[in-house]
Amino acid sequence: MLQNAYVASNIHPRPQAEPPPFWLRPRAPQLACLAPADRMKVRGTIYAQEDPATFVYQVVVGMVRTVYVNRDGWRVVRDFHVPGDVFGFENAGIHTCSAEALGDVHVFRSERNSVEASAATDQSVAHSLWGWLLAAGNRAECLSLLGRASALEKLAYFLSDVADRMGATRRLELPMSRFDIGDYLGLSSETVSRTFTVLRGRGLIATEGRFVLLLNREALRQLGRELAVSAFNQKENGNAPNGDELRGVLPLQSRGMAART
Amino acid sequence: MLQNAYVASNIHPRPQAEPPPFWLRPRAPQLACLAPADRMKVRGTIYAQEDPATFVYQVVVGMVRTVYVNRDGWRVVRDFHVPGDVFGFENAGIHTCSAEALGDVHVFRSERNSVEASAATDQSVAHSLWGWLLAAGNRAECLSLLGRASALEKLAYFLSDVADRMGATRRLELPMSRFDIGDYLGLSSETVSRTFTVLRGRGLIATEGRFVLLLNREALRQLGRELAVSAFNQKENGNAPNGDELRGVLPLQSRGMAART
DNA sequence: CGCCGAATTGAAGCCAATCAAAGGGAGTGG
DNA sequence: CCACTCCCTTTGATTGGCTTCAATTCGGCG
Repeated sequence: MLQNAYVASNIHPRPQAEPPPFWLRPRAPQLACLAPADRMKVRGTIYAQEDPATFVYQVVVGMVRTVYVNRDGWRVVRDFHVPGDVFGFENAGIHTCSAEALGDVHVFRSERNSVEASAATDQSVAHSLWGWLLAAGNRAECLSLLGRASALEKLAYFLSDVADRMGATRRLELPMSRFDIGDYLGLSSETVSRTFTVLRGRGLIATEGRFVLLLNREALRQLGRELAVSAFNQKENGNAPNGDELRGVLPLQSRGMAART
Repeated sequence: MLQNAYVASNIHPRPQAEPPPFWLRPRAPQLACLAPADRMKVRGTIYAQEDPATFVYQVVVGMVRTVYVNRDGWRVVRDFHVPGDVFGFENAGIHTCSAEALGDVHVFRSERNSVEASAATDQSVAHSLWGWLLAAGNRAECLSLLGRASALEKLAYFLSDVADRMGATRRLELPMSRFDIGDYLGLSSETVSRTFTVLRGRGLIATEGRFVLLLNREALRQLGRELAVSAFNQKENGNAPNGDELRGVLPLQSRGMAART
């Protein structure tokens, strides 16, 4: 089976701050266990867009944003990577986006060639690779669904998602700016700011500088829940109607939201 | 190297109508060459959402849409698959979306287990798998960028993309409805229709029933070009500014469009 | 204290969704 | 052969949400 092959991978307990540590979460085997890797501290740009894709990275401490800027100067934040996430894999010889550390970040760095060579001989490494690729694909699919959502849903999903991936239950650090969040969600920074205000006004969150207090985690999750692909939350499997039966009959902007001002 | 490993795969010439045949395009080794496969003709639903993911498919003739319907009844067309495309791969045991043939479709069908087993022993099969997964991930990334675009850009990108993948140069068949296109691009069917009218009025396309004549392929591509990730069109590699320098300074909706009514 | 960038709040404009209705095209039955 | 239905498509009018432009406040730092 492909889907959980990477769960039972090598475990190397290591002291760290955030609960739970990333190696206790699924989908996060340590890169250092799969190929020769350097542990290093980085600041600022890790690699630039269109640099040769020589290395593959895994976040150990901190957060990394990947940014894509197209020829017209249009900026998109592709993703925010938290401890355990692997980034830098490309299907071409060059990086399609730059990677930039948000503050001080510790990463594992491996040569891409050695990872691929290792995957060619060691099947567990290959399975880890598949897991990462499929996970990245699914994350991208989720993000593509974000395009249909309202600002409130987008931000609620963002906060829930980051909190889940960081393993944060109540207090969440957001080291990125409102511009970053906007460029990630496809919103203007003003709308992000306004939406924070709405969530604050509804008592779902509180803000303390760059920290966010999640006052009502469940309500946040509900607001953003529709954006998660079912593969991610397979707890409940409702009936699945044929696609044709629902073709276009449902509004895109108001699909049963809890409350819209 | 990972990126082109799947290009030099087994070639089985076979008579077909559309130029160029898919086996002459990169990224499309025949599934039948990688694992035991049945060639079959299908109509209607190929598999339903949440069905067990037993088989993997490759389109031979025709077009297949994959549809995701979430618990609230919200419909999303994930993708339209053209000859050569592989679909049905999941990272879970069940399908996250249904697959439905648009008219009469011929497919190769292989058991997922046998493909995975084949990949475990044959490295070229594994490379084909990687190529498909990375390509699917990149396609999803492209779609996530679609969320930021205007209706005109979305439709222009859609037409260019489908034409490229179909290998069509001037006359393009669109077997799906306006609702399907809308649910794919995150637009209402009315907006899709209106946008077709705009493109027609600008002389970029003409429509003949379910066929579209691409009168100005280059202008279409330019309208939708910003949505393509650079990995896909590496012909020209412009300068890549740092992400911070451009942080949020550029408008999201009007990034240098040719003309906006 | 004063500078500068980020964050917030306000006001106005625009694009796409929504509601509504009319115009085709295919298939069926009289 | 025509009438009829059904569904898709197209077009119009209105509404709403987000962007944009603009002004103000907040927070860090020399």
